[in-house]
Amino acid sequence: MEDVAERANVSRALVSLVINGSPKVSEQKRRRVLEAARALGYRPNLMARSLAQQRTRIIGVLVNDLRNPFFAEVVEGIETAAESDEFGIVVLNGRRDRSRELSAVETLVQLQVEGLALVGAQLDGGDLDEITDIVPTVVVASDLVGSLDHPGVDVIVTDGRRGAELVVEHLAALGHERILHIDGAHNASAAERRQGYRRGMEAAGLGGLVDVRAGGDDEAAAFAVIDEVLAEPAPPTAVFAFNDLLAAGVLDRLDDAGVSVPADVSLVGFDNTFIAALHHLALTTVNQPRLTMGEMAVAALLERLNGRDEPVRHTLEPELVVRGTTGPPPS
Amino acid sequence: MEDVAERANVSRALVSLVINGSPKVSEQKRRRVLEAARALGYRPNLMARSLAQQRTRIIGVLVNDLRNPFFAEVVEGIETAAESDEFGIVVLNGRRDRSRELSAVETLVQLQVEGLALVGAQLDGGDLDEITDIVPTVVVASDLVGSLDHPGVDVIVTDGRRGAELVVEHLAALGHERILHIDGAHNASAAERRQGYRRGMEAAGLGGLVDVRAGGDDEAAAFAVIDEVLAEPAPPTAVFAFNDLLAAGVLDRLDDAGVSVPADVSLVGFDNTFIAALHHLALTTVNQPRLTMGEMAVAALLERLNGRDEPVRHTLEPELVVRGTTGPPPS
DNA sequence: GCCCTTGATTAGAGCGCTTCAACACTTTAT
DNA sequence: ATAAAGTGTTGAAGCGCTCTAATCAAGGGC
Repeated sequence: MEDVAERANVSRALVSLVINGSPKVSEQKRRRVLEAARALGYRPNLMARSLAQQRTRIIGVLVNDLRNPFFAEVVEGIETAAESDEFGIVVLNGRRDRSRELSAVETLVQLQVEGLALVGAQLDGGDLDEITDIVPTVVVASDLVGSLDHPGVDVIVTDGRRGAELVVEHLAALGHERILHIDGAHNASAAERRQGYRRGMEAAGLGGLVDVRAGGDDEAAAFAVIDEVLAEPAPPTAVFAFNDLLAAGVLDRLDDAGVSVPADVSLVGFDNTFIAALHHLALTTVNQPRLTMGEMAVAALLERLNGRDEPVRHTLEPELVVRGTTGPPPS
Repeated sequence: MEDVAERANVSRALVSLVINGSPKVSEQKRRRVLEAARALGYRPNLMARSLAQQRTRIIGVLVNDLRNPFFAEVVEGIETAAESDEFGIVVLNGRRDRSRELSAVETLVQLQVEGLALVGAQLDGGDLDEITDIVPTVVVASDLVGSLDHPGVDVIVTDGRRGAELVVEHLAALGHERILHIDGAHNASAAERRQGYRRGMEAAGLGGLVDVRAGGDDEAAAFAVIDEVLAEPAPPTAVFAFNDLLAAGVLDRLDDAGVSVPADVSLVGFDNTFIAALHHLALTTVNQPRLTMGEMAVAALLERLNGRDEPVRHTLEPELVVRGTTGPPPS
């Protein structure tokens, strides 16, 4: 910057003004400075700028698992929204590991991000205690334990309970009774969907047939469970999997076992990722409005930055998307 | 930091030493400082630290499209490797838009990243001219035009030409002759694969039947092409798609049209993403060792940081993965 | 011709940290 | 006892920028 100033015969301060597009710079000097900057290949140092300015215009994003297209799309929503508000984002990948998540949050805070979006995070409310009064925080697509009573945390979720109920209603209406739920294990949204499943079963008068088994959040997690239930005397006629990835795993394993879907077993996923839409899977699933969720997350953070104090909680409506993996049970 | 120093009755300098784990601090003061830091909830300011230290320990990653699981996995490879070398990464998403890529690179440079990994970038060599002598750069999973003669750029690729040849060989061996290639349009790896396809066709004595049509890099791009070729008098008996996502789109569209795979038409993708492995798709494809690519990218950057001067170019071997979408042509 | 305003420019302090050289204090060798 | 070497600690400069308040030049009004 010094060099640019010298070459343009102006002060450092003026260079700064030009770089930041201040209106009170004469056209002549502006030109001189810009030209000098170009000639020297000058690039402002963002670190120094943030330090001096005491703001970074960066939103930190912690994402549960980048490989899951669902999360990737939520992040895209966040990015789009942030961009239009002249914020940048920094994405850190928790890779489903809670301790990694914890250290990622720490890194983001130290990076002085102005807002924190936790996408599908597995942290619990306690982990956020100190964080939330340092930086506005929004939890997206997962309902952290304890985030309810955190006045510093906003929440953007799709109603997982309702989503699960929709699934069970759909299956029950088709005539299914033995409906198995393979859950998301420790995943942050798992509890809610389990609960919805249970309520749905009870509402359908199938309370006695509730069957929840531990799954996970990717294809592999499904294999053991499917092997297990197929060996039992009365296997389920329908399976509701925690998410699309898991459902794809279920589908694979059923295939291996020669069980046909939906003739023998119906299958439902969750998230409505592009995978579910592939015709060869044609997975019945529950849609979550990802892009909207991302946008709302950014909106919530900006409101906080503008002084809002009370927590906000947006619960979006899930939508059942019926495709080809559900049908009446075998007679 | 000032406050911590005061509370612990030491100088700011000593606090710094403690925070950075310097060995030459007495156990007693170290404890005092750490306790004061905890009590005050002190968090070092990464920006200030980087500024003072003149290094960031950050590797900037520009990725073509986060929604494509292939890229997401390369990024995970990079992250893992970076982590073990005590580097952090900052991921920016180009979203398949070249101008966005350009500005993302600019942002990363201004962020003072110590290395730049361009994953599947669509930039061309010219865009990198100034960049490469500021920061070590490695191009991963795409062969930028002109990166060959850039002494400042390392390249980590899977041999796309060879990969495409493998595909054609496989299809030709099955007896296919009218083999269509739907390419990746402007995608950076597209040219190479096109070339491999052509050479493969010629080597198989099918030079006269070369047929390349413009595709893209996701499912949607396939639809128009498939509609088009199916309307022609002699549609292909095999389709080689630029990548798995595109292949999935082809599969969908063929399905819609009542064309069965592989009985009527064989189909091959590229990348071997988890999508290809789903039994219901069981897509024959070409594997690229993503994690390895990510690791090699980081290794290349670190070597540069340690003074290597000559460019390095690693070409990994692709591997044909035969699954269920390829078979002999209809008689 | 003088004072005031307006607009353009700049000096300099400060952002939160690191690091080097200097300093005080011990310990060991002489 | 004294010099030399080693430990632990600190003052202060500096990283590259921003921004406030001060300075300067040029008109405008009287």
